[in-house]
Formats: sequence, C-alpha cells, structure tokens
Amino acid sequence: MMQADESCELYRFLAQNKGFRQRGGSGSCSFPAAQSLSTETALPSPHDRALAALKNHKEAEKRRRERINSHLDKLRTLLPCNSKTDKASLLAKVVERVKELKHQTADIAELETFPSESDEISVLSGEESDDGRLLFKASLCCEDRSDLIPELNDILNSLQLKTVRADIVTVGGRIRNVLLIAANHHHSLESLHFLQNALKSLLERSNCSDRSKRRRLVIAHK
Amino acid sequence: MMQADESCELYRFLAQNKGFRQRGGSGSCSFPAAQSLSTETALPSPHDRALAALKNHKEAEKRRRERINSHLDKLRTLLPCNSKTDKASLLAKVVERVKELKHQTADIAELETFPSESDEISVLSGEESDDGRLLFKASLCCEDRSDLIPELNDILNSLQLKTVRADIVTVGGRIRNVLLIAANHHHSLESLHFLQNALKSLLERSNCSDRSKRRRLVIAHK
DNA sequence: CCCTACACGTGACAC
DNA sequence: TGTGTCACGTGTAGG
Repeated sequence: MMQADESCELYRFLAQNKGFRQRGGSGSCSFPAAQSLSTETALPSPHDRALAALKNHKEAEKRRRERINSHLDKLRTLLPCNSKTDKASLLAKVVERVKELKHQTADIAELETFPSESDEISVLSGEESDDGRLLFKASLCCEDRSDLIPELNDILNSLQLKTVRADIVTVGGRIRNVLLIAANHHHSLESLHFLQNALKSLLERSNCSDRSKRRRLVIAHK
Repeated sequence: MMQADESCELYRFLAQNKGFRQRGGSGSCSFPAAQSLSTETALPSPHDRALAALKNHKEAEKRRRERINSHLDKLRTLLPCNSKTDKASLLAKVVERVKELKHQTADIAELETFPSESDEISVLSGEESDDGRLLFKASLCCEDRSDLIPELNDILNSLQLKTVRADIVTVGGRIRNVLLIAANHHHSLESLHFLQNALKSLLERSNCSDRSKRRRLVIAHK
C-alpha cells in the first residue's frame, strides 16, 4: 500500500535527482524535508514548494478517485448486483440499463400526457440514432377532426420524413399526437423548421373556421 | 508518461532492493536484464521471471483500464453529454438516469392492475427526483365517465402540477388512472393534500347522482 | 505459483 | 501561475 509517505525511499530518490540543495551537503542523503516544513516558516524554498505541491496533487487525486468510486458504489446499489462485482462488469450492466432506459423513455416519455386545452406544436430535435439516421420527436395537440391524420401524413410524405412511431390520445374532442420521426442523411436541421411551419399552417387551417384564438406555439430543442 | 520501461531508473532502484544476484557483482548496478532475456533462452533466472511477470502485470492492467474506459465511452454516447465530460460527472449523470429507470419500472409494476370495484384514491408521496423536482404518484379508481379525464386535467393544471406519465385501464365501465406527477420547487407536501381533496370531491361529484355508496379513501405515504 | 482487480503516487497536459 | 483530470506503472490482497 505504501502508506508511510515521508519514509518512502522513493522520496529520497526523487530529491536527489532534482538537484536539491539546502543547508547541508549537496549530494548527501540527509533528507530534511519534514523539518524544513515545520520549523522554518519563512522562506519556502523551491524544493519545499515542490514537495507541498506534490502533496496537494496526491490528495487531489485521492479525492478524485473517491468521487468516482462513490458514484460507482451508488450504481452498485441501484443495479441488481452485490457489492463485490467488478468495476468493469458493473459498468457493462450500467450500459445495458441505460440503453434500456433510452428505449423506454423515447417511447413513453411524454406520449401519455393528456391533450391540453391549448393548441401546441413542439419539435424536439432528437439524438443520434442507431443506424445513423436522425431521430426526433414531434408533438401536435389540437382540436380533433377526421382529416387531421391524413393531412399530417401528407406533410410528412412531402418532406420525405418517415414516422417510426405514433402515439395518439384523444379525449373530449381534443387530440394529442406524438410522433417519432426518422430523417435520413440528406436532411438537416432545416427540415425541422419546414416541418414546424407545415404543422403551424395545419393548425391555422383548422382554427380559421370558427375556433377561439387559443393557439400557442412551443418550439423546443434538446 | 514513462514510456521507456527498460531505461527507467526505477528499475535499477527496484532491482537493487530485491536482493537480486546473478553472475556479476551482487551490489553492483550492472542491470543485465535485457540481454538475459534475449540471449539466454534456457534457465530463466528468478530475476527474469519476475521481470516477465511485471511486464505481464503491466499489460493486464492496461487491458483492464481500456475495458473500463470503453464502457465509459459507450455511456458518454448514450447520455446527453459530449466526449469531454469528466469521468466523475459522467458517472453522476449515469446515476441519475438509472434512478429514473428504477422509478419507472417500480411504477409499471402496479399500474397495470385492473380497476377495482370500490372507488379508491391514493396519493403516494414520492422520492427525490433527478432535477430537484418532487415526483409522486396519484391513483384514482372509479366509475368511468367521459368528463373524468378533462376534470382531472383541470385539477392538475390549477395546482400547477405536471403529469409526467399517465396509465389508464378501463374495463367493464370502471377506470383506473395511475399518474406520475411532478411538483416543482415551490410545492410542499401541502400540495399533496390539496390534490387529495380535489380528487375526493371529484369522486363525490360523480357519486352524488345515484351511485351506491362504495367509496373508500386510501392515503398512503411512501 | 499464476492471475485478476484494486488503490496508490506520479508525470503530463489543459485551462 | 495553480488546479483538476487522465493514463501509467506499481504494490498488494484474494482466488
């Protein structure tokens, strides 16, 4: 473990190789580091400063290790594994869990919220997908009407966007669509703005007839 | 980095302190490690074996580090963070994510139970959330009716509570709602009582018409 | 005796 | 400058 720092022979070794010279024989192995720190308060020699820096460094590194390990221990309690599993295999399990979570939350995060009273559009630019495609989520909440879904389909088709998943909740004449949409490689973030505008005009077409003006536009980026 | 292993002075230092003796002066610093490995194939001296073991050890440790770091890199891609985030803060985020997952799965367990015959309200004050918000779960089981969900929404909106997740099971005219609700910072446990009372009056409004008195109130705290 | 996994101290590099 | 993070080689305990 090499706990006793001051008595460690490595220190003598390092001190010699650093051209250390102070109050005694230059090449001799007197090693007065400890005393010079405690008795001589004034004039911290460069050697002492280096030694102090080394100590700081050592302790900082220890704190860092402890921080990391505390997180690992917390993960150990959170996962189905005892306290004596490998650091590496623990992390492997963690990776599995996080992947799981990614799928689940991507699926069900916000799609089970009820339709709100106000009209809403949100396009959340998503994360890197599995096979290189860009996945993002679009949500549309408005008054329900029979031709809404077909029109939505038209918009997505014209933009060459593919609906990976759609979740629809209707209640009390209101509807909320949450779409998981895949964009291919020649799409840029520009496409998301196109989609936003298309959805916006879709809502306007719906509202221009008679509805009270209660539309609200929400644009969010992750 | 200390890449040049054979020329490192630490090696000489260690060799001296190990009582190493072979074919030359005992205390002298001849250090014939490299040659004895390459020229003398027979009779691996204990010193050579120790040196080989040290090399093996070194490489094994490197492999271990790489294994751990590869998992960490995978986590970096899975989480919303760039490739230059701290190892410690990365693990902190991972802990948050795994906690999230734990909540969700714990919730899923009981939310797929069928609606019971008796009316039930339960508000379970939940655990510390990821970003400081308080997450808790509210469950409502009663006779199904079309305006129930909108009224529920009104209640939550008026209390400024956000539905993170909603699970609904209806069977035979009965409905069970299990809501995962997020309260923000200026909410206290008082808000949960408000919610309880609101849900209670919601059920009473439903029952006052004609229903048989079979309501039962369940209040649970986790 | 391996071998594995861990904690430690240290040099290097970044801001 | 110091302050923090990382990779490395090493000592050491347990299988």
